Order: sequence, then structure tokens, then C-alpha cells
Amino acid sequence: MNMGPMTIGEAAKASGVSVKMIRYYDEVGLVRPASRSEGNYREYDTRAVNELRFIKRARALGFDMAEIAQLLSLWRDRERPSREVKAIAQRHLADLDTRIREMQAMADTLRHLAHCCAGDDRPDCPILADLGGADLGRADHTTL
Amino acid sequence: MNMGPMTIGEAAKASGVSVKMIRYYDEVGLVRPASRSEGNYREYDTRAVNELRFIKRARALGFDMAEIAQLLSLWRDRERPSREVKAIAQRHLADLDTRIREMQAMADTLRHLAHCCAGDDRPDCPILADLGGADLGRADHTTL
DNA sequence: ATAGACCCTCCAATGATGGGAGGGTCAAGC
DNA sequence: GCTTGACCCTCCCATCATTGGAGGGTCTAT
Repeated sequence: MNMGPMTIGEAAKASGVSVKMIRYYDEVGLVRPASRSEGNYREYDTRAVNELRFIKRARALGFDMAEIAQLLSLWRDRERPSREVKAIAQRHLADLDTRIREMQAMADTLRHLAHCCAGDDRPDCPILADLGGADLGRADHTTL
Repeated sequence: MNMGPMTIGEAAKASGVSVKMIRYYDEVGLVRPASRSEGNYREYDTRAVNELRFIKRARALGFDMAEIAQLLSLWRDRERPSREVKAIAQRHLADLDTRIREMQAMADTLRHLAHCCAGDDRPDCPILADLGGADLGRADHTTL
């Protein structure tokens, strides 16, 4: 296997990150190519490809670019205190949990409304009634 | 209470939707003002304000604008079959459930990793190890 | 030399929302 | 009547990560 510099397309295949996104990460300074060729092509080495994979995995865990920038710089720093990594992870985790709870509240309400809806030819519909601000039997399931 | 046409600011207060968003809903054709004043001010009646509230509630349940456009047109149609409303709600519900499951998988993985991280001065960190593609003890918690 | 696959940069759009600039309208008080 | 301040108008821009395309240059194999 050729371990020399890769083109952006090769780095994309090796990392699973799209060519477009690799260019974007370069542009925002997250992962810069090791060098440029004579013809101005980006050249990536295995280290850069590992960083791209790192980003891909971090994105899959829901981290945003700002968090990934921090994680990446900690990853590059062999002296990092794991405390800092854990803090970022826990902050993100709390964020995830909040969003999950919000979406679950939506889903629960919606499930209840859909369950109460006949879903036939008739126009009467508790879903629309709720959205329209029905005053009947509220205060329980509608509280988000 | 004055039931005549309201200005956009009054409609915003009455509906809980921001002035900016009311203008946006007008622009995209979701809720158009009942009329325009001499001075080109948008004028909203109670019906429009009810529709704004409808949108607000639907947004709180996570519906996107395309879904809301459909729900709104069903709401306006007294002949609608509740089946159609229910179908939209159930599609959205399935979507929500999928997203919730995805986020829960992220959160579970992250919780596990954070739990395994000492979070002290030392650089060793299972979180970074996982992001970096560690080959040790995978295949269980890392499967998204 | 030419075809085809690849690469480059720049621009635009996504969805819902907020922010602001620059300017017009209206009502109250003088 | 005129000023002031609150309100309104229409544009434009930014967000966040990602994708798409246009227009054009580079490389490789035939």
C-alpha cells in the first residue's frame, strides 16, 4: 500500500469523509492538508486522514464543529488532562439529554393525540383541535 | 377589547409569534395578513391570529413548515377527513422516534465513554481513544 | 493530442430564526 | 403645525453543516 501523500479523493475514501467536507475542514482550519502539490492539489498524509476519521466519529456522536475543534486540539496534545475531554463530553451529553427529553415530550403528546384521532372520513380531529387551542380536557397531555 | 384589525405587533403579542416570524409566514404564504392599511401596514384579524397560534403550537410539536402548511390547509377545510391529519401526525411521530433513538444511541455511547474516563490530570482518555478509532474492546458500545 | 477522471475556487441553497440598516407612518403632546 | 418616539416597512446578512453546480485547470493513459 502506498503511504505517500494522498489526493483529496483518496483521503475521502480512506476516511469516509466527503471531498466537499474535507475542503470545508481545510477552509475553517480544522484539518489542513499536509501540503500542496505543484498543480495546487491538496496532499493528505495518514495523520490527516486519522484526524478526518476522528471528526467523522465525533460528528456521529453529535458534537458540533466548535466542540470538535477543542477535542481535536486535545487529541493532538499528548499532555492534555483527561479532565478537559471529559468536561466537553459531559456538557455535550447534558445537551443531548435535554434535546432528547424535549423530543420525547413532543412524541408523547403526539402519540396521545394520534391515538385519540379516529383517522377516518369524518372531519372531527383531536389533533387539529389541540393545535387550534382547544379548551377541552387540557392541562394534562398538552403541557410541553 | 378592540376586535378590529391589528398591527403586526399586536398580532405578535396576541399570538406569541415574533414580528419577524409573522413577516416570514406572510412571505412564504403560510399566513397572509387580512389586508394592508393605507400606510402599507399589515393588518391581522382574529382568524389570522388563531392561525399564528396554530403554527406556534405545531412548531412546539416539532412539525416543519411543509407539514404545517398541510395541517393548516386541513384545519381550514371543514370537510377534511381526519385520516389525512392522522397520517401527517404519524409520519412525523415516526420521524421523531427515529431521531430520538439516534440521539439516545449517541448519548448512551457518550455516557459509557465519559464514565470510563478518569477526568483527572492524566492524558489517558477512553473518549479520545474511541474517537481516534481505538481497536480495543470495541464492537459493543461503539456500534451506533 | 485528446479523452476522461480528477482537482481547483467561487457561489448558492438548505430551514427557521434573529439582527440590523435605512427609511416611512402614526399618535401624542407642545 | 411640528417634533418625538414607537411602530412599521423592505432589504440584506448570519447562523450550522452539508450538498450542488459552474467554470476552469491538472494529470494520466491511450
